[in-house]
Amino acid sequence: MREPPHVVTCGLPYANGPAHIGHLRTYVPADLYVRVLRKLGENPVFVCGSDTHGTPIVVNAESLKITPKELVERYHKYFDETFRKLGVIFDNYGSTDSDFNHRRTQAITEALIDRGYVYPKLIELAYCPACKIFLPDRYVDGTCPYCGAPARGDECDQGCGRHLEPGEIRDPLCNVCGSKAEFRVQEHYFFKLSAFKDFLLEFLEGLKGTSNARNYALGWVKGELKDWCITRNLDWGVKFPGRDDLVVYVWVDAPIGYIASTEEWAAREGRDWEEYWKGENARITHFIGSDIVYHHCIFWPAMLKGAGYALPSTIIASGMVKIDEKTFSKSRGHVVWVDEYLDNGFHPDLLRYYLASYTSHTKELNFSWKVFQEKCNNELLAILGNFAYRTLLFAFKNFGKIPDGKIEEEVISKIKETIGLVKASIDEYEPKRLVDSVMALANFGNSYFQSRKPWELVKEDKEACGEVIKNAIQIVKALAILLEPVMPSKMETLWEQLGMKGDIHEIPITEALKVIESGSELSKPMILFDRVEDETIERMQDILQQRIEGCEESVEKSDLITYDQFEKLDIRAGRVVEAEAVKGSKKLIRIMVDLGEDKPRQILAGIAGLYTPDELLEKEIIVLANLEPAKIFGIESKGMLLAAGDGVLLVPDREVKIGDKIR
RNA sequence: AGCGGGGUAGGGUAGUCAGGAGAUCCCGUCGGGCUCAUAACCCGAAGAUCGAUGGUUCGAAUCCAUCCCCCGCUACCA
Repeated sequence: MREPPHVVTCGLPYANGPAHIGHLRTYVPADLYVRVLRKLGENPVFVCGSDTHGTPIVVNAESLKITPKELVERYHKYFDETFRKLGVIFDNYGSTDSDFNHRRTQAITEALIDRGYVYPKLIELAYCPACKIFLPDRYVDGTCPYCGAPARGDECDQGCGRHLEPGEIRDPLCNVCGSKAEFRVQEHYFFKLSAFKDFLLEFLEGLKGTSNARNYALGWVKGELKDWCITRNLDWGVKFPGRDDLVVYVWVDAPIGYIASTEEWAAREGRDWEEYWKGENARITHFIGSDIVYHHCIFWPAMLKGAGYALPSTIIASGMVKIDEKTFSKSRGHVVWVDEYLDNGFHPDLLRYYLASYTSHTKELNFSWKVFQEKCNNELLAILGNFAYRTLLFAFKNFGKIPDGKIEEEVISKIKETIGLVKASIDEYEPKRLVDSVMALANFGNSYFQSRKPWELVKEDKEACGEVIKNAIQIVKALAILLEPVMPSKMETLWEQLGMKGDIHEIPITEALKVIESGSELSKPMILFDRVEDETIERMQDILQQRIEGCEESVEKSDLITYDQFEKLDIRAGRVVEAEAVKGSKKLIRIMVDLGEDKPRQILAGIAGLYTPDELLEKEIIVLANLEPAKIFGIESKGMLLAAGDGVLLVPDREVKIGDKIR
């Protein structure tokens, strides 16, 4: 029986900036998934490519004084190389600016027009009379029609966060020259998304993959589906058929890039791409980040359905990445760049391991250098690396080759069990479960080694010792095969150390059970995982910290403070337990305030004009508790009373607990 | 508000869809052992009223109901 054609894709990286570990949260598990499938005898086509269109790229290119094409070619090359460095190997890494994609996008758009799913409509759009251009998306600033906050053309980024359709924004200003834009009527094209509601409900019910993708999309489809404006006034992009002045919206041609990338691969390999995208039994698996569920579970299947293509069978959405428990943020510096990781000498497989083993694929993944170090040293080095090294070194020193002996039933069944768990983890799209299962086998290996005491046996009964070592080597072999999808390069090294023939990347999973041949020569093993030292981690933490501080400085220039900054203020309720005028001063009163701490605090307040010390006694007041201590009139003050106007004290409106934090 | 996702030992994290003995694994703590191995390894112990309350059940972390808290959707995004 022939295996059904299966294409696996990854969300396309936007060719407008460098790769960060957030990207990898999707790409590494996808690569791992494909590698395991291949070990199980399947042969999916794995494609991806650069997303190259849209206004942010045009805007960015202008600010860099280069053409959009130059910009995207630069990043396209960069992403292609970066993925290879990380062992994420696509069968084809295309570009949405390729001829393949221009052609395919136009063909699909034409198909949608022919089938009556696209209609023209006159809408009022911002037009800059000075620049003489219509202003799409981020070319225009203005006011949100829903909440009144400042907004960009395509979304209310500072207010309610709504997506804005072209023409919705009020008081538009041209982003290029800053002059006031006017509204002009123009014809644009809309995709009848509303016509696909019933189809989408049924489609989503049958969609495989992670529940976060399906549930989230179902929520949207059950609500109101609006028709979707699919054209923009730009030069850069895929021309809308029959209109030289319009390009299709970037979210039209981006997913079509999956098809185009498959076509590019098929053309090179002499294969038929239509089997993969139009065939009746075609299987399509998308790996995406949970931020683009809407596009992949709603727009995309509707487009495919409308144009007569095969539909996605599986959509796997990964959770987001946090850095040190903080929401991932480039502008706040909460980001770790892939180049920074690699340039500091870390092996890519360590990061692959971290991403695969941290948590369930759909949950938020926290990255911290500290945890990175722990995982490397305690799991990779101490458990896996140590087991492989002690086994191979012992074998090399005492036998020089793989010794004779029978593989114990317990060892075979443990490996068998692990293979079963690996298969199950792939069926559930849970790389962590895969790693946990295989690491349990490594643990078993250490335990086995320890309990059989080969270092004693070697003196008494060399033959029995050889058998133990052979069993241990069999476990190492299984580990190498089973972990290749997670750490392809490190496991290749281990494979070589075992003296195994053949390419580990092509060795099927069943080979893990095949008894290793006795007698083949062993060379001196090398250490597989080096210790990650404290200084190294401190250095990386410093890099991160400095970036965050640099970003905070630029934020401080604005009058607004962030919530994080506000949170730093320790404002608490307290009670005055002592109060007396400060001798020699007109306005100062020295008070002792109970803030629910061990002892009351001394605070100086300049309120003698409005209050007498007696009035203050026993009063409940509000205090900024973590103000830097200062000497006033020679007396230390550790905090500040909150008062308004000339010094009218703020007091709690109702009874509060002393020491309660103000929020 | 709505929708989506969470709340499990000191920290992190599995198990929840398909309900069953002592609730997983990693770090940390404590005690022992080993010495082949990168101060690595092994064995054991302490530590969790599984967010709260109520219900279903012989049996609930798991199913049902209600409630509380955190996060995302909602800058830059995979």
